[in-house]
Amino acid sequence: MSNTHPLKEQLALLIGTALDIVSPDAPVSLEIERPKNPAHGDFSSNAAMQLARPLKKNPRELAQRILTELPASPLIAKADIAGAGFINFHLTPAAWHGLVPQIRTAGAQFGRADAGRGHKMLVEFVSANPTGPLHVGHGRQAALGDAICNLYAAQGWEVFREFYYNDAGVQIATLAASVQARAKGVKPGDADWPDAAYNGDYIADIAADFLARQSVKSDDREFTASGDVDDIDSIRQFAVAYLRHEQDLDLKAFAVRFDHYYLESSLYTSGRVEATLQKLVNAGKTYQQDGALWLRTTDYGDDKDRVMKKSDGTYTYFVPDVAYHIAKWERGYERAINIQGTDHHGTIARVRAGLQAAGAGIPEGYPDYLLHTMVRVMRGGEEVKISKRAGSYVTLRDLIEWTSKDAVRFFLLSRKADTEYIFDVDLALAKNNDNPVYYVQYAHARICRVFEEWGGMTDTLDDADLAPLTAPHELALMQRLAEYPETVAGAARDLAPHLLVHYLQVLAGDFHAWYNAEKFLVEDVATRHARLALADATRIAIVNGLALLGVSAPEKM
RNA sequence: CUGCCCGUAGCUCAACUGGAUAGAGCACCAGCCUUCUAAGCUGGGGGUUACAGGUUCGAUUCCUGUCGGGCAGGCCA
Repeated sequence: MSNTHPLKEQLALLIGTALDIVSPDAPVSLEIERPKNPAHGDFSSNAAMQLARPLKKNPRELAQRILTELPASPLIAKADIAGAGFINFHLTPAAWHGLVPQIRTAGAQFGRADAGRGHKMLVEFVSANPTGPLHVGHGRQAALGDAICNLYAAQGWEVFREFYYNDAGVQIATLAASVQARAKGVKPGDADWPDAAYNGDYIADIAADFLARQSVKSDDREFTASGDVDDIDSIRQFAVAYLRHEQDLDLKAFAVRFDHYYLESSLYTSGRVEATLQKLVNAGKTYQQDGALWLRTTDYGDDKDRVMKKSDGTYTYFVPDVAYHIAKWERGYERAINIQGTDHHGTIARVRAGLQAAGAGIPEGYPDYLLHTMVRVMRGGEEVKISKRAGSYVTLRDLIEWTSKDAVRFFLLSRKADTEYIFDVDLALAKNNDNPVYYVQYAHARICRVFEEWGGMTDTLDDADLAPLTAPHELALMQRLAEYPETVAGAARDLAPHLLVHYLQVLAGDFHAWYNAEKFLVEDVATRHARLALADATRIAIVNGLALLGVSAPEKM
């Protein structure tokens, strides 16, 4: 399978043949564009303009020579020269017709490629500490991370989904203290309530279950409460297990799964933190100052040196972070992608510098980061900032319950990660074309309805003659379908699922326009079968595309 | 103050990584259901791509500066 444009490839071969004759020595990077203006044909090549300078020739004259040497092909209806030296190709309808059986034969494989076969990637996302329910920002990460994993898997990569968290630090101590206070009957606002405590209602729930000696099981741990309010260790372990379980439920509601939960504490117990520190010291990149141990990260592009070991002998979080990424590399992941909020951007230079200083043979750009901006939530024309359950923020679960998993996924993926997003709850609930997720799903449901009405077996369309597909809407739709594989590949390459979201909206638009212009279930069998075959190919692209985004494709709406 | 990211129609966003006349949706205006789902479609007005330079055949895209917005910067997680 390929992740390029099927017709571009064939055209590239033809042009390449001509270029070998016209310009055997001057190499040219063969780029084939799809012109925005339909009058400029289906494809255009700027090869003549690129060659003009090295060959010291007029580009239009070169274009003419390329055309003269172009092998004859049934794909090309017409090729002409325009503008400064563009060569425009107009393809025959038959060239486009060839795509429909290709798509239908590929089925679920349409848009999948094996470019990444044999390569391993680790995607780290969400990575929330177990101190509360997941918030909408985690939702954006979950949607992005899951989509990116799907996109890379579709390119043949072996993808591993990892969730990294700390179950031992200062925040966890605060969590335990909050639960303990609640268990002792102290409430937020009381004089005895700790200053830095968590105030959400869920703290009271944890305290109640702790006192009732409940057992709790999450995807990566299990614990039974002692019920003793003075047993802070039991409180801590119970609270962590409880909140991990809550997060599991949040993720399940969002249909996101992980292959592994990685504990920061394990980096200490396994000796990796210590070993990393040794590596950095041995590399001669550290120095003592003011009683602390520093790493010369400025040697690797960071804007200031960083403390690794504080004057009190404890580590900053920076050392385990480096240790963790060395571990990722040593576990065989040649590529690592971290999905985090933009507030973490300061760590990028630091971690990469630490990895370079460790001299473990890790490439300079390792790991990759995808940073996303904040999500704000609007409902009834007002910004929603708090929820009862979590206290100071809106949770992912709130959003899913108010709307739907599909809407939250689609919306959170619809914008570039680095643009701020305002989630409009009322829009996500709208059942009209203001709401883009319905627009795409509706196209799919309409196709399904047509097939239901038709009642035939789709196999009978396999040898359909597609010659009747000549209407402008039909050509436009086939041209759009041809772009699907490269759209998926581009979305993966750029870590940009929004490109696929955008594509699906445009594809659905092409379909709806066609649906309104032509009836499918017409008397003429040849026309009917040809149109049904194209509708079937469209259905395949919508289903495959939505699946990569984690959005369902209902057959009825 | 310093670093990173972002500035495209009234609003939310695209633009195939440097291509030709910068495109969609919303909103506004005017139309289309006895026919496979009107959760849909068709047409219309809307732009100095924040601003000023530079690179070249050609710039929304690359470089420099200015302005505006976001995020970060401490022996902090």
